Amino acid sequence: MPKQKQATRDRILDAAETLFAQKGFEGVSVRQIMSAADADVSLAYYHFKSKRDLFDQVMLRRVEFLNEIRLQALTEVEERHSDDAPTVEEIIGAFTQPLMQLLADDHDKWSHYYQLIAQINNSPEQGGALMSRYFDPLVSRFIEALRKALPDCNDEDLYWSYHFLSGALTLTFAETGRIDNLSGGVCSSTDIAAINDRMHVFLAAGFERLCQKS
Amino acid sequence: MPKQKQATRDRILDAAETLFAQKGFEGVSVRQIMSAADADVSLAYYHFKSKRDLFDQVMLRRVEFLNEIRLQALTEVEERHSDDAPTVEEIIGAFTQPLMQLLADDHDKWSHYYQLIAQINNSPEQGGALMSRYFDPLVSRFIEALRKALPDCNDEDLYWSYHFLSGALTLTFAETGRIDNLSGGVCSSTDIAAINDRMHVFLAAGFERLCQKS
DNA sequence: GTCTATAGCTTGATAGAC
DNA sequence: GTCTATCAAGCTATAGAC
Repeated sequence: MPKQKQATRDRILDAAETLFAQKGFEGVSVRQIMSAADADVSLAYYHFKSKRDLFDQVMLRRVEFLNEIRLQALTEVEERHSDDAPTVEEIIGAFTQPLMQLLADDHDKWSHYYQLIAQINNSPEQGGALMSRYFDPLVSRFIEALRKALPDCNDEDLYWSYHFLSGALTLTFAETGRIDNLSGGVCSSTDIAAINDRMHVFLAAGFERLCQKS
Repeated sequence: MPKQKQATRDRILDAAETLFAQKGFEGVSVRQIMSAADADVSLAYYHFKSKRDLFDQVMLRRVEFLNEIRLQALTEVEERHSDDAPTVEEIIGAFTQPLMQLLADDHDKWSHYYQLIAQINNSPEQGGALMSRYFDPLVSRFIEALRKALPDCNDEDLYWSYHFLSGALTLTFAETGRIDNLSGGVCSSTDIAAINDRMHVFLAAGFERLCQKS
């Protein structure tokens, strides 16, 4: 039966997720991954077509689930406003809050995936194509909602605003420890409550000022 | 004389900068770099101690020059306000405008370095240490100026605001093409004028709203 | 300063026994 | 499904002739 098979496959995916997040795709060998997963090297090629395929499966496992609950969060916000339009802050909250909730619930399960996303988003070679493939349908739905909340905003301002949001969001979830150094310990990269209090406020202000100018 | 030596060394640095930016440190071999530089592999180890040392020299060549002109831009803004404090937007402009000016003047000389910074900033393993080493002295000066422009702001809000700025800034300069896809061609990753019109506006609004709440 | 040659190791991937 | 064994290629780095 595929019981042990599934267990091994998941152990490989977990080990790969952690190591890809820490060292990047090229920075890790299949041998290192399989050693961390406590399984033989050849099993990687039984369960996956190639190293690249393993990487793809690591991503897809999380992306589908995440996009679904984020879409659901947006729908709930919209249903709460059947007659008027939701505020910018509420829409951005629906985009970012589910990510933060998962991180708060099980940090070690999600932090490596978020770190991977941060690296992909900032990769000049494949960043554009991969991020679009994973997220553009979801993001287009959010842009649509924001367009209704900011009826005087032109599309160029709207897309650039989302782009700035994307950079701030993915760096925040990369948990690099930079803010710990810079602030001399006043702030911590892993302080989810601190982020939760601030990120949507900062970003909503950016959207509103940029879009009211247009 | 060290004339040809310098020329070869610079060709190696140029080739390394381009390839590291495109594929990451681990994604490129010394052989590939030296082939692009049209020089023998062994010359890499004559001019540099190791692959890692080559990477460090690629970074330092740009960082020192850049930090100096950005500090100068801040000083100029402060001197223009001998009695009152500069605005948040002016301070952020001094931080980002020099980068944009260089990119506008000679895109191919600077774009690869900016792409490298984006990847380093978002690297969970070394991002914190490297970014702090390269930029914390400069950034601390800017934080100081922002603290004067936002006298009621507490430090935690200030550092988190800078962190959001950092993510938006480095992703913007990574030129991944994502915004081209998402916007269906309405926006372009390499449209410096569009960025110049918007980024400081968006970010200043974030600083001001987050810091007036505290 | 620049070359040839090579050491010593790791890589992604596969064939075939069980 | 999981193992042993192995391949061909690529890797960083160095020694030594010129």
